[in-house]
Amino acid sequence: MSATIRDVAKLAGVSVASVSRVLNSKGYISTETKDKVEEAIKLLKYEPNQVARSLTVKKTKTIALFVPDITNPFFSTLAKGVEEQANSKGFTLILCNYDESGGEKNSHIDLIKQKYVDGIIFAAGKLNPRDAVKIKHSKIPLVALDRIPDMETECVIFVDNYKGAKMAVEHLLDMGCKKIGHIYGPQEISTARDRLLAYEDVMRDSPLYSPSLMTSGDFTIESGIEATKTLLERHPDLDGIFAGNDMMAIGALKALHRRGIKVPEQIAVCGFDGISLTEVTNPELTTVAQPTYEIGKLAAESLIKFISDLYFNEKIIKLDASLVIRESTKKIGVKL
Amino acid sequence: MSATIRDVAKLAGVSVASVSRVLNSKGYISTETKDKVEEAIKLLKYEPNQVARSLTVKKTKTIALFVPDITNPFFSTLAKGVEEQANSKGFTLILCNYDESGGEKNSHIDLIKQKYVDGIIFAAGKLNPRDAVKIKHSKIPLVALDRIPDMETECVIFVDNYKGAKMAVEHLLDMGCKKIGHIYGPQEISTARDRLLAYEDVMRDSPLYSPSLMTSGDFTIESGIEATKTLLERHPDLDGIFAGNDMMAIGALKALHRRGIKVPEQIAVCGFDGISLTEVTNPELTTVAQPTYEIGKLAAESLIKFISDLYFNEKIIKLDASLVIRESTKKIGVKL
DNA sequence: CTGAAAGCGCTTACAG
DNA sequence: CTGAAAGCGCTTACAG
Repeated sequence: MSATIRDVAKLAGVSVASVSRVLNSKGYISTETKDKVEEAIKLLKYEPNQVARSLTVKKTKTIALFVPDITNPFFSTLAKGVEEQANSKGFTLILCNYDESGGEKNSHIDLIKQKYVDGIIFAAGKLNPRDAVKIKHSKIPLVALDRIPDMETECVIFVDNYKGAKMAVEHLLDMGCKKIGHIYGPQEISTARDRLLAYEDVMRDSPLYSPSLMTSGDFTIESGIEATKTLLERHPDLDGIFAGNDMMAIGALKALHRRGIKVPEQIAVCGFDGISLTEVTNPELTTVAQPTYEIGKLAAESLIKFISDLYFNEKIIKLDASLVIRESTKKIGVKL
Repeated sequence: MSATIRDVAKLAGVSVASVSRVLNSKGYISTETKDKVEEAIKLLKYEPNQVARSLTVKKTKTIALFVPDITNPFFSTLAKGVEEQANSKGFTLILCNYDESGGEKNSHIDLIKQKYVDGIIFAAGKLNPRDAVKIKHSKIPLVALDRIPDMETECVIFVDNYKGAKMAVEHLLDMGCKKIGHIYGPQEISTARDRLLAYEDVMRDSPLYSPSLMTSGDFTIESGIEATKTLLERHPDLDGIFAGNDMMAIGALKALHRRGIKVPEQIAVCGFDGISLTEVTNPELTTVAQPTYEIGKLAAESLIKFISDLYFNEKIIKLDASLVIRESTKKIGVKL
């Protein structure tokens, strides 16, 4: 079919070793034979076969990204950052929608191990123990977004969720909210835990505080709607909601609107993540914004650096989230 | 490092050929040696090396998905469908964010060809001519979402965009709209063309029709906002907007809200795609819904069928879109 | 600076 | 039903 390295060697009148040398610009080579080889390559439109190459070098120029739900804008934005960075370095991206619920699935880890994937970016939050063992055993380099328990990683990229959440809750208090509910995400996920923790730490000493002000969601819009209903039943006098992510905050907005409750006049709402949708809701949503696209780029960059160059060891990269104040928390009569 | 097929053969006391036979359940094998091999596999925790296998069979159990923007919920939903179906068949998914604008990039096609990717699902709308030639030359099986000009595909999955758009515009007329604007997507993309065409065909004979009722967007929220502003400047008496997709319709909602224009009372708005966000906007958005997740599954299923079994040839699969009527078009006093 | 040869870990005719 | 051997298309010591 297409030309192989032998064809090139034959046409150029050199050995395959020499062709390989110019292909990889590695080892000594005279400019003369280099020229001959390059011409032959052009003539034959030769393209090296990555699979053959991979078999001997055990690298594939491929990385895998694990997300819990590509449908959540936070993760699709992240994926875009990862993909574009990877592509610019000549890498290819395998997308793994790592959703541990139901369905007869093949283990992504198994599929990936057998394919010599060079590295993994893990952004799925929770990792089941069986897969954790497999990854550890496989020695595949891993960059994690937020810490993974019991897991050694080459690098973790880390946004201070505690600090971000604290800013959010304090902001709600500043705006005059007295009774603030929290919709928290799955507690196996460290970011969800940190956000909850910050909420509790800020609110604990507040006069109207009660544990029943916290209720669970699963980071989807739908769960935000349900959680908000629950919160309203428990506390008809609620005047603020801090949602564990933007999708649930959007759900809260929806639920409140359905009941005719005005945001922010009656209840102020704040999200977390900073997905672009928060700019188009009505009212626009106050949120703790993460530099999501940049995180994706950075994760890919770090992983690729590590893969190509073992000297790299920036173990922990910490980024800041920032509070973006919009209509959904601007209570009338309160001055900032 | 990990066990190879030779290790298994040695331990089982058979040849590698026999091991290969049980691995692939192909060719004759006695139950006796089969048992021995299987035990050896278990003992050694042997996992076949896909890369080595790929080198000889020229297949990798990998497919690639091309989307123009993974950040658009339509495409992330599609991607989820593709990924889950692929995974369930033991395939792995390469994500290609095929955005032809700027940046120094590597050609996704080149990267993929060299890796023996088994097939492509093309959902990026437009394909640049150079890449089209490469794909054609590479003979990689291709499933397209909507037709690609000058391209032979194994299968095209096709939603009747013309019909869907026609339903949308007629619905707006039924609701009493007289002056309906259209925000159209990039005209290199066939779906955007079909939707525009339907709009024109329905509106052309309408008394208030004018070509200036059509204005362009690029399928993003931001462009929907801008286009709506343009439309309002040209036609202050506008009473309906049909947007070429949901993201632009969400932008329209936003722009109208900013100007204090009531939807649907003053202007009715209808989108296209049926992304889940249309259920949570305020007002909820009327849209022409495509079975997006299912399209993804179907595309992956068809491609994999084709890859594994050359008899498959369902060239064209046509699906229907359905009008989902919600608040954004329910003008007061109009009965359905 | 260059080439012959072994090897990466499989599959696949071909004999038997 | 089974095994020896060639081959997939590269890279990499090793000699020279």
